[in-house]
Amino acid sequence: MKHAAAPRGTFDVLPSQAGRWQALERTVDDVCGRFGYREIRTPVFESTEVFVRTIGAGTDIVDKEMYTFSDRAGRSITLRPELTAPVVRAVLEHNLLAELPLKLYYRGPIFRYERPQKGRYRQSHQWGVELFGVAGPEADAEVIALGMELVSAVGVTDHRLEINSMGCEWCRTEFRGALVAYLTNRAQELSATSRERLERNPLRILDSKDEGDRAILAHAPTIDSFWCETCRAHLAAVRELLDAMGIPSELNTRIVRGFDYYTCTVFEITSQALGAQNAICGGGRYDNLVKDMGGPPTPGVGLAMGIERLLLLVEAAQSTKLDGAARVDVAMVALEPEDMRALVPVMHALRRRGIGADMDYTRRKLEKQIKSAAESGARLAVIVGGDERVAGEATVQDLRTRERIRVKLADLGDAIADVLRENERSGAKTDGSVADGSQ
RNA sequence: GUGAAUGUAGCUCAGCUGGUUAGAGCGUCUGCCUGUGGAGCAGAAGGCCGGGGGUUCAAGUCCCCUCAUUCACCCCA
Repeated sequence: MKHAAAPRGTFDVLPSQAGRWQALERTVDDVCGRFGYREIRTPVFESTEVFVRTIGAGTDIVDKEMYTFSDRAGRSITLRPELTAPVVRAVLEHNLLAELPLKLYYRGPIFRYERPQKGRYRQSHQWGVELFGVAGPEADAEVIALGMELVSAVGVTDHRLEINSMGCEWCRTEFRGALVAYLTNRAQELSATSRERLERNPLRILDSKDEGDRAILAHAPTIDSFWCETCRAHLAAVRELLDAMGIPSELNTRIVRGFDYYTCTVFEITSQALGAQNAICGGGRYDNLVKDMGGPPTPGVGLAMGIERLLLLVEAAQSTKLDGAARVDVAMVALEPEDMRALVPVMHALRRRGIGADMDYTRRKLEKQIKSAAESGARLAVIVGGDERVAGEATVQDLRTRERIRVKLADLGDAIADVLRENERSGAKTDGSVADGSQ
């Protein structure tokens, strides 16, 4: 292979797949819009400290997964490994917290230096939302409902919602103390990584997949017996609201998110169809983050969803929700170079009035042109050759019914618009509907 | 960062224990067919066998290194 290849863990979205990406992006815009969220776009890189101070030293992401480098002026720059911290940075920089509540969504690439595997890449893409300024359980419930709505909007069904509360500063501290005390007694039996974590980030041990660890954890104290009344009531209220919206949730006291900034509510949407990386969405409440980043104390809730993983599920579910429609409606077919010259301005006029049209500039043979036109999904062919040329007309052929009519070149635009409208009425209800609520 | 499997035509893959000029199916192109899509028939193009080094009279095949892919661990979306 003489050519360069895409760097490890990255990939090209080829034209055959790009339609699904576009459709998914439209669905995100549509669903977020319906929930009252507005888009925010932030740079793909930030000052390194934006992530270190929020995600937390001691997390894997900060310790070993960041793409960090010095720019030419010696500033430490990091390609964003997530988007919550950048969004908070932007919100503070531009004083967006002046009017609360603030509801934002985003989508775009993130970067993590990890070994690639199914559903995991070095450049991957996420979309997500952040809701600032609402301390009550309605905020948590709305964010979760939005995530669940998007998943079902793309036709995925085999997924579940798991929820937990990591407690507030007080009950979490108590729980951490009890957990550390329990684990310290059995430190010798813990796996090496868990033993190391005992000092740096003990809550993460709850996530361990090591069999020995799990056996020990089976009898470890769990967070739910340490929740203070406020935290317990908050989680209960969130789940009741979800219930009322018809969204079932399962309590999983093992959920510990990978970032330090979460407080109280944390949740994941998971699916078995994803292999080992079973989470498509994760999120939670971060009531201290804004303050910790230098802003006014402001509660917040958010979520992030992995686009590649979501697309994997769309495929696994054989959902057609993201299948795009044909690109062009009309194929221009010219037999001789002079016919091509005559058709170019006609095609341009069609395009300008909003009709998708394309011409095969290279293929000579009529049958080849008709064939590839039909395969491309075009509905009509406009054919000009010997007969039509002398008559100043074109043959307009319906590529499905094979019916042909002759039309004066001058009337072509109107005639085609008519036929397409007709076509729309009769055979429109195909499966290609993208975002149902887009209008 | 650790482990395992895999890299041969645009795609999916054969190529047995090393042995002439590297194979199939699909796809592409051409013709049969002065102006109509399917199917058929005939033909053609397309390969530094991922890259580098080594062993050998001889390497797609064996050994080492490297790059990449896939899956798993770790962790996460």
